[in-house]
Amino acid sequence: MAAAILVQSFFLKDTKKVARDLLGKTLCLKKPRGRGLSRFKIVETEAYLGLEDPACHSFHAKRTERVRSLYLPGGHAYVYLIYGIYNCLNVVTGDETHPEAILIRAIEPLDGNLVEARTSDLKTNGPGKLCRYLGITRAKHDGIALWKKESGLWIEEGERLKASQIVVTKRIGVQNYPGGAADWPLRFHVRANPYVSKT
DNA sequence: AGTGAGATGGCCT
DNA sequence: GGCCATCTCACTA
Repeated sequence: MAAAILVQSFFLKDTKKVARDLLGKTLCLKKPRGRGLSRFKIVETEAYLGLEDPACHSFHAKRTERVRSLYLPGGHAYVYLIYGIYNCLNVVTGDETHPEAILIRAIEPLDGNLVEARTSDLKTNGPGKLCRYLGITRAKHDGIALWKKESGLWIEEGERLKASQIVVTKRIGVQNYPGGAADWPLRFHVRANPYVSKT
């Protein structure tokens, strides 16, 4: 019995709620050639709250070519390049008037990937690392629809977590903007999961 | 085990 | 020219 794919309406709810609810869900990626699927449990997320969030690329409704997909309706991917090298995978939430998103910060390999990952250092415990490991790039994945399997990347129902398994902290790497955005409790992760990024 | 520099695109002043 | 939602490597101690 295959797990149900998340429908687009899942991503249209309150961004903080979606960020928390994504924990335990299964990120699915079609392998490049031939049939086959890589599956990962989402274990760490961060919410970026759009117009009112100085740390968000769409703060004050800023519109540039880079952030175009942030203004798509919820359920699309927003992939951007950081530090000139690393890609970061975000899930857009809200409608077109709410350019908000959730950064996928860490995932846990499932199935066959687990064996592969354990033979060496962790490769999916950070937003830049996991994109490199999955082959996610701005050119290939920015703006794709995550509620359709044709996109090659989608999210399914997964492990149901108890509230006590979820830890909420401030976000990582967010600067000290006026207003205290650096301290907002918008990072969510699975308690004691070894694939959560180092702080 | 902790610190610092380097890589380097896009967007800012 | 300088800052970033990052990561790795090369030092110090």
